[in-house]
Amino acid sequence: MSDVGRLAGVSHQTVSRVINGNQHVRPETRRRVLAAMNELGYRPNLAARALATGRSNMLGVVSFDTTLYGPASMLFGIERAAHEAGYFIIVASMTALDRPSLASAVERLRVQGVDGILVIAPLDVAAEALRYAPDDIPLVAMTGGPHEEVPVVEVDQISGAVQATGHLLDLGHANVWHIAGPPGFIEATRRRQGWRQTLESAGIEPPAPLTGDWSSRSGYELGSSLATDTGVTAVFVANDQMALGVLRAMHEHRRRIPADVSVIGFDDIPEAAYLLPPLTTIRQDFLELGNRALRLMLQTIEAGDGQLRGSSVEPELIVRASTGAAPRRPS
Amino acid sequence: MSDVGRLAGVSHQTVSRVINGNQHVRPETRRRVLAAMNELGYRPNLAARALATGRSNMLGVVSFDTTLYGPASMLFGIERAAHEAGYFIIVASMTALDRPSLASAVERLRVQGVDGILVIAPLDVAAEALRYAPDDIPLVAMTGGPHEEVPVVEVDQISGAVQATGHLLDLGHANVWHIAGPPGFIEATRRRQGWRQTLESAGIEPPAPLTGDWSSRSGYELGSSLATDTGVTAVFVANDQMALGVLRAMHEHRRRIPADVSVIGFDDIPEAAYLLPPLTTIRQDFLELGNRALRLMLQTIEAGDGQLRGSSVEPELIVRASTGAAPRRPS
DNA sequence: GCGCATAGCGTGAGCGCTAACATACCCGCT
DNA sequence: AGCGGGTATGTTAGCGCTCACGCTATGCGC
Repeated sequence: MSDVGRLAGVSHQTVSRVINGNQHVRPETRRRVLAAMNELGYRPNLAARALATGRSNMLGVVSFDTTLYGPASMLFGIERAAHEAGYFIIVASMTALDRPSLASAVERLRVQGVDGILVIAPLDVAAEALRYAPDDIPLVAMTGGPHEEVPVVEVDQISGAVQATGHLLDLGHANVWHIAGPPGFIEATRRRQGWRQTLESAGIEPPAPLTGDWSSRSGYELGSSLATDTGVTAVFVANDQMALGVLRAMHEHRRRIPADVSVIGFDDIPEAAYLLPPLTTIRQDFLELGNRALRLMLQTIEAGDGQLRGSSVEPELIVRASTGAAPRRPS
Repeated sequence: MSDVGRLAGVSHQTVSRVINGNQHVRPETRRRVLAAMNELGYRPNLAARALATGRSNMLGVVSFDTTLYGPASMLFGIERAAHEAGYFIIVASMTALDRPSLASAVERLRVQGVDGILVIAPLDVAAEALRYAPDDIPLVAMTGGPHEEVPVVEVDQISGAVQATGHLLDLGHANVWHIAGPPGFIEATRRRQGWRQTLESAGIEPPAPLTGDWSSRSGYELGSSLATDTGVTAVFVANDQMALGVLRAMHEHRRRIPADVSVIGFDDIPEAAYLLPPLTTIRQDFLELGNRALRLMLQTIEAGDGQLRGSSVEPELIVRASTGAAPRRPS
């Protein structure tokens, strides 16, 4: 930096001013400094700046499996928004789905000196762990239920499940079966809740839900057991991957979709519209979620506004060909 | 740090030695320092260390769309491996698919002080841009064709395409159509090459390939046009998403799979086994790819071994139900 | 003419750490 | 006893930057 200053005939401090867009620099001087920087191929050292200012312009994201469509999309949304705002994203993935793992990921990020941490870990334990989170660093959770300690940005899962179940009921189905996500996942729980409460308020006794693990494979296996029961005419599956497995299972058991049984998924993965048949599902706008989370984070950091509440994004019912009117009762 | 030293009754330097695992510290002293660190809740400042050592223990990853299965998996593989090795990953995504965008992503990472950069950008322009890459920072490309400047870790695309096309030929198909990936993508080009050369060396004149954009939607559209031609009995689709669209298109045109037409994809996405019918495809081990890239990077950094060659991972043919014997010629 | 503000720049200290050297001490050897 | 050579520790000087000042020149009002 002082080399640049020397070449431009100014002090290193003036160079710093130019870099940071300080107003009190003559245009002519600025020009000279810029030229010198260019000539010398000068690149500021952000580590030094971080040391001097105590701020790193880095944001941490802790997540579990970024191979999944949802997390991957959120991460992507965050990264894009961060980039625009001049921040860098550093990822720390959890090695296991438990609390120590979350704590260690957060700790690693703090050591790195991030200015804030976004948590993509839709787990009960994660939400729980966040209660005891350090309060000297801004935290934003993507999903995790509203609680006092940490602002949360999320898609309204209950609403989505209510829409899905209601859609099936509107179609004339007498009951709606449910293939839920694995225990421990907040979203799985919420969707199950939404499904249950919709049935109950319609005066219907909900059948016992089945529990999958989000994978197509588990959807296929669980779907196979549902397919053998001809009483089943409508299934609300907690995500699209599992729904896809259900589609195959039904097909193999000669249960036509949607003539014999209606299937609805959740997420609206890009492939959903091209499955056989095209899958009716609940769309979650993950990118928007990432965006909002980042904006919330930035407000917290820059405005220092500690008391920001999270926000909730409405999911949207996308009707395609996998749901239809209930078959007439073989009375 | 000196606070810790004071509490433990040593100098800050000894604390530093303890942190860095220096051998020349008495066990008793080490114990006291550790206790002091614990009591004070001391957290080292990595920015300061980076400033002092000139190394940041951060690796940059530049990628395009991490929403896609392939890139997401590679990123995940890299992150996991990096974590184990004690490195952090910082992502910079390209805003567009061109050279300036790549250059700016690389530049941003360098400013951040990363120790090395991994490039997940399977584009011609990216590969091209890498030729003029800065040589004062280790670079590893994930796919991009072997060239002298930058070590490359990749899946052998040609081999995959040859396996796919050969599989179809072995099944007795007289010809194999191809739905290729978009122009500019190295992998699209390679797969097209492998397909073409397999046909040619079998003495078959390759039909004009169609060009999609990797999406299910484009697969569906292109598949529809192929479906109307009853001469088409075998299609090699450049990725699974598009193949899935083709499956739907064929179904809608009452072309049975695999009785009337065989379809093979590429990637082996987790859903592939649960499509209708289960998709025959070429598996790419993205996680392994990420792993290898990271190990290569670490060797380059730590051994300072500038002359490391990249490596190539063999893809694997996964035969499922979407391919079968050619229908008898309606002669 | 003076005081006073402000623009435009420079100086010095210090962020928290490590590298290199300096020092104190203990051991075994001649 | 004296000396070399290791081991355990302290001291000092930066790494490249920003922050809090301080200084000078200029403009303006009275």
